[in-house]
Amino acid sequence: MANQVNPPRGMRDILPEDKVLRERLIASVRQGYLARGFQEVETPALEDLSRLTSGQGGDNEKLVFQVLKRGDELDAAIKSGSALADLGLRFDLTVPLTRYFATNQAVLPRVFKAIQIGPVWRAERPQKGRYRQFLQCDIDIIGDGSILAEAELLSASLAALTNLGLDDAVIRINHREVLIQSISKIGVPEPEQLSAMVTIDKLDKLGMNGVTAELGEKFGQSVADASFEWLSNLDQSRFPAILQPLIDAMGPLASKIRYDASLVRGMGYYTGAIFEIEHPLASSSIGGGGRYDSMVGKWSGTDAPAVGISLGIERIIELASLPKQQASSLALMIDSEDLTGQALIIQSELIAQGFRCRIELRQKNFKVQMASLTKQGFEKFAQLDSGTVRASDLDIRMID
RNA sequence: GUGGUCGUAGCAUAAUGGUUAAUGCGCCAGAUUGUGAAUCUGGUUUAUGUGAGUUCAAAUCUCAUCGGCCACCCCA
Repeated sequence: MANQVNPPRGMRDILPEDKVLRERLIASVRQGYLARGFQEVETPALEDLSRLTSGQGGDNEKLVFQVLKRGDELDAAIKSGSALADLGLRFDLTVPLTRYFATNQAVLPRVFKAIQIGPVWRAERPQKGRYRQFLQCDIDIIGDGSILAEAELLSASLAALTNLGLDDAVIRINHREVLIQSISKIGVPEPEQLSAMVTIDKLDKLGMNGVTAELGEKFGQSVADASFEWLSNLDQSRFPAILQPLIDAMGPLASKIRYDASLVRGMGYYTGAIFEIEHPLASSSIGGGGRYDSMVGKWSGTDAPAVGISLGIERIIELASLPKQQASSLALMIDSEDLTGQALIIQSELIAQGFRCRIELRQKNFKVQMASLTKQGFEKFAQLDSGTVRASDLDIRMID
């Protein structure tokens, strides 16, 4: 590549055929959520940097793309040595949504069920399935502290995944309060508890011995012993009492929910149930969420209970299978530009009949041209010659 | 952010440190065939990501940088 013409690191150009797939997938998810009475909203890509870095986002706060102050303000900041950035790109959709709710509370329903679909940005080191700009699809319920909220989000997410052919998705679930109690019990003092959670989160990777060893390094032998005692007596086949009502409410869907006592999630803002969506074919989670009852109050002064769950579109699109679209796309082939006027008239006629119709000049290598049309989503073609006056004269054929 | 690995034309590949960096696909032109097609000839061609260094000589070795991938970290 003589010229470097690539998008910025970890960001991608979406090609036409991929864009079609993405939009269909998003439409499927959106439709399912709208059908449950959720309402779609949109928030800005940028938020005040102070809001994004107020200790709510855990490690993600370190990954914020910061936006410099502009003009005189920037010059002044450089001169005085004060902060150079005042805005940042959102790293998730939850923080902006709570800000949105606090701002517009007066005109929003008391129990607000929101859909939000949009890109978020994190300055991470990219890998496959891990980008610096990616699309999230969130549903949140603000203003309902009951388990109806959790149950509805889980049910709606599972239904959305089923519509995409991902029946095998399971949701791991845990509860922040249970987690904190356990950590206190093994003797980790309050300020260190987050660090302990991060270690416990590695249970499936390091195993019990690895985790107890790491806890021992961080907090001493007594914590290590206590954690060994705790982890070896862990019964993950039964949900803790605090989660049981939710599981009962899920009915038959409960089979898709699994208790995971070591599930942590990095966000600092969670206060209750936390979720992570997994699929056997995905190497990392395809979604996640939880209850965050204190964040709205942080902005507005009036507490509002809230819970949300997010689907990661980039990861889901790798796995999803969408139903085939009906064949109603037609390429109108002409041999010569002399037929343009005639072709335009017949094209309008075909569009009126419900076809998606594109005029194509016939190329020398017909086979290659057909293959290209197939790739672009055309299923049919028809040859227009000088004798064709109406669409009904056309011989419409399938492209194999 | 840490460590590893890779980067050759529009795409896919080849080339012990040693000729003018090769081939296929695609694309373009012409010829032939004669129209849900091929074949032939030629071209596409300013291709070794970028910048330094070592060397008589670098795609190949070294360093830096940018990008991809992988493992951490964390996450959707």
